[in-house]
Amino acid sequence: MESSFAIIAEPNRRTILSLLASSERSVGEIERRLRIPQTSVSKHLRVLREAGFVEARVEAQRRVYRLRPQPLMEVDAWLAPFRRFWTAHVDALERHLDRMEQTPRKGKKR
Amino acid sequence: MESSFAIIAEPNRRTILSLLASSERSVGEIERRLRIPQTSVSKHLRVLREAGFVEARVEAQRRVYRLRPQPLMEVDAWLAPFRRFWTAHVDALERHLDRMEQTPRKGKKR
DNA sequence: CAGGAATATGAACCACTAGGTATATTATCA
DNA sequence: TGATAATATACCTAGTGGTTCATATTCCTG
Repeated sequence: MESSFAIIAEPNRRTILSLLASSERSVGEIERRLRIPQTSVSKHLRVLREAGFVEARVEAQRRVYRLRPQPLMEVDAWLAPFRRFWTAHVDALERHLDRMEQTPRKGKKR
Repeated sequence: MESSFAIIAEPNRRTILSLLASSERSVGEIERRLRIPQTSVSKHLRVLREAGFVEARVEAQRRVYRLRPQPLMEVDAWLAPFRRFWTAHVDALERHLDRMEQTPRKGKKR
């Protein structure tokens, strides 16, 4: 599980990160939102913590988790070279979709 | 292997995508760069193709692969909300460092 | 048409990891 | 102090995905 990419391959972990993007939350809050067992939440949080995606602050018996920027920044950095590529293609795509729009349905394999 | 995130969790696949970002390539070319067996390359390409990351053009016995933008655009879209977050952090960090800067060690103020 | 190059597919094997269950740890409060 | 709340950890299992080896397919060239 070294890479940041492997970490965010898991859907529940992505949801947790999205939750924390709006504000920090305790384990219990996350559990209620995700509707998965607490032990599962704790395990995902452990993975996220060890990979540097989140950090925890202790508050009585609670642990309040918050986001850390670095790992996602790295993912973003990896994406950078591709952005150049697809902005060039957006025009072509739009033209294509426009054509689909005005041409009734048909099916084909690519 | 539904999600685009799972697809790019694999390091060889990321390398393939990066290769194709600069220009389209045949399977053989990719094989020589990655230095992994041809069957492995073909399988990764299959995964990438079925997930819409790449498409192939047939050229005699060769298949020349090229990038398609959509799946990576979606990944990029998922990242968008987080960017807001970490630029804020960088600012805070910079302000912090600025303060450090103008306050010499041992706490003497101007 | 035979032989070889380029690529794809299939099967067997192995490693890893997410999920579940049970339990441990830590802190609060009555 | 004992009970309870909040969270973490250990262990096991099932499923999945990557690698390797063998083989199939397709196309070119002599």
